[in-house]
Amino acid sequence: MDDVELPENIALAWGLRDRSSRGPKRSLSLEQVVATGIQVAQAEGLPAVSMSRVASELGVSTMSLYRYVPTKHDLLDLMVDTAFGPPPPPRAPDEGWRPALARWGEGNLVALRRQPWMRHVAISGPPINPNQVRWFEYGLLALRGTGLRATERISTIMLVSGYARSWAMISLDLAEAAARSGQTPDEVGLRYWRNLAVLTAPGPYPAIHELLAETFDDEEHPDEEWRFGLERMLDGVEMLIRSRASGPARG
Amino acid sequence: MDDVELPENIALAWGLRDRSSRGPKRSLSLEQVVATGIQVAQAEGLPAVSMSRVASELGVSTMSLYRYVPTKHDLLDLMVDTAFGPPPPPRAPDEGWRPALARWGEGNLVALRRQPWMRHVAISGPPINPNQVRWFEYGLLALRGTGLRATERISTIMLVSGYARSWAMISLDLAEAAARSGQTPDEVGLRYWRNLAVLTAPGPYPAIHELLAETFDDEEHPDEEWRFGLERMLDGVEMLIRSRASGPARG
DNA sequence: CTTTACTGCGTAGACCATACGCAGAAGCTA
DNA sequence: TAGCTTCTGCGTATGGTCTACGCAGTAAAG
Repeated sequence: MDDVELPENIALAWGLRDRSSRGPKRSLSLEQVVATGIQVAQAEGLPAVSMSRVASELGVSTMSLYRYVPTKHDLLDLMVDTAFGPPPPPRAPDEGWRPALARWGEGNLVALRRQPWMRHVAISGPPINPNQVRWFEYGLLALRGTGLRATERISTIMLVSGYARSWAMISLDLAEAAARSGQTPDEVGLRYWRNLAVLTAPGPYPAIHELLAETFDDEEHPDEEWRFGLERMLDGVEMLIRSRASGPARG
Repeated sequence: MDDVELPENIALAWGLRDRSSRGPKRSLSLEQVVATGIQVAQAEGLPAVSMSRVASELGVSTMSLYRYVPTKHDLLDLMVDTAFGPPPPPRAPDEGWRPALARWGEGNLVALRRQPWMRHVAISGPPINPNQVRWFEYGLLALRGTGLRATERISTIMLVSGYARSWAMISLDLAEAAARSGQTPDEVGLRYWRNLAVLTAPGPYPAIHELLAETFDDEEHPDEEWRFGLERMLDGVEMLIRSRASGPARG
């Protein structure tokens, strides 16, 4: 394997660093560093994750960490990759693409919800770290044999994972804002609608006023809205797959 | 209007601060501060936007800015709201919901592309600042009279804007990564696929290998993939709207 | 035993946001 | 006109952040 060609961060993530045996033994492992970072992030949020904080948690000095990780952002990338964990079970042999892809999307959401700090780590590129690649694989697996082209399969997967990510972002942001202000999420929502009503009262906002006039429970079931978007996307994909299946000569 | 009840940041964004005339005249306006922040962000990226940087750009001291803005993040929110600018034209009287919503989604993408730094500012909640509210209004306008319920209209809009945002994120991230490494985006893409091939070679990644084996141009048209996802989502929404129209008694 | 490579880490530099309080300016009131 | 009040800009200071650099010591190779 061409370890040499791979960038440092990728080699690190895949455990492909050629370690010569000379010199003192390391007192830590990369896994320990990453795990400690995750622990701090989970307990006190991403802002609490500083190099000095992680170091002191491990009982070493700040600069020691740079023997394990080239830069802080590489540490964050590694943290995200391990915290995401493995994807949910792949499509079973007799399973259709749709429930498999739905489970995959749901898995994305669950992972982000379980480790809420992850949503604040910017995605640095296409999936290249071990768990990311596994997720990628399972996503593609769901779409195997659907007649979708390569770029279409990729786009579909990105569509679903992007939706999970943005959904996790806004729902978690709202929940945290509520927690910070010591109110229930319902109260925060109510206050929002009231503020919006006050601000839009003088101006020409017919659609918003129409919305506000409509009685709506604003979260009957918490995840019903998530489901709504997911089903819409899957419906759209299904339309395409069906049209391909009925008239494949056209492609 | 109940200015009193509104939080500071919102009152600020809508220009509803009761300014008594006592004391020295201010040497700046909030608009100037925000505009300067945008200027710095546009020219040198979001990390370059520090309070001291914006202040020195305006020829005042760092701490003076805090007379205009309660906290840095409020400044960022205001920057995003004004930089987003007004939405594209709303649905015309004889226009269908679909082209209107497509234009709206495309507008989101265009805005984020024009001011790429905006994607790094975390969304702090539901739309409440002036331009955000205008965008919200126009999005809802597109879905007027489609038979979708209130929560469904909101979910649909969030689906589209979330997609635009995540698409902008990954496409801009890749472009910037390419620019940083002095390569063309194509070269970066090629290198990625090669790395992925190397890393997945030993393991069980059938779907990825299948993908890699398929010849694909990987961006014939740059925005074809964006279009793909958008059309899928709109197809899904259209299915729902059609089903509602044909059997409304069911709802 | 020397050479070599690697370790942890102390120091220091260059940033960052923002709490606090002061001097002076400008309007309102007497 | 005098004084009070309020608001401005800003100097100072606190307590962080990441990380470049270089040194002392360790452990294996020759």
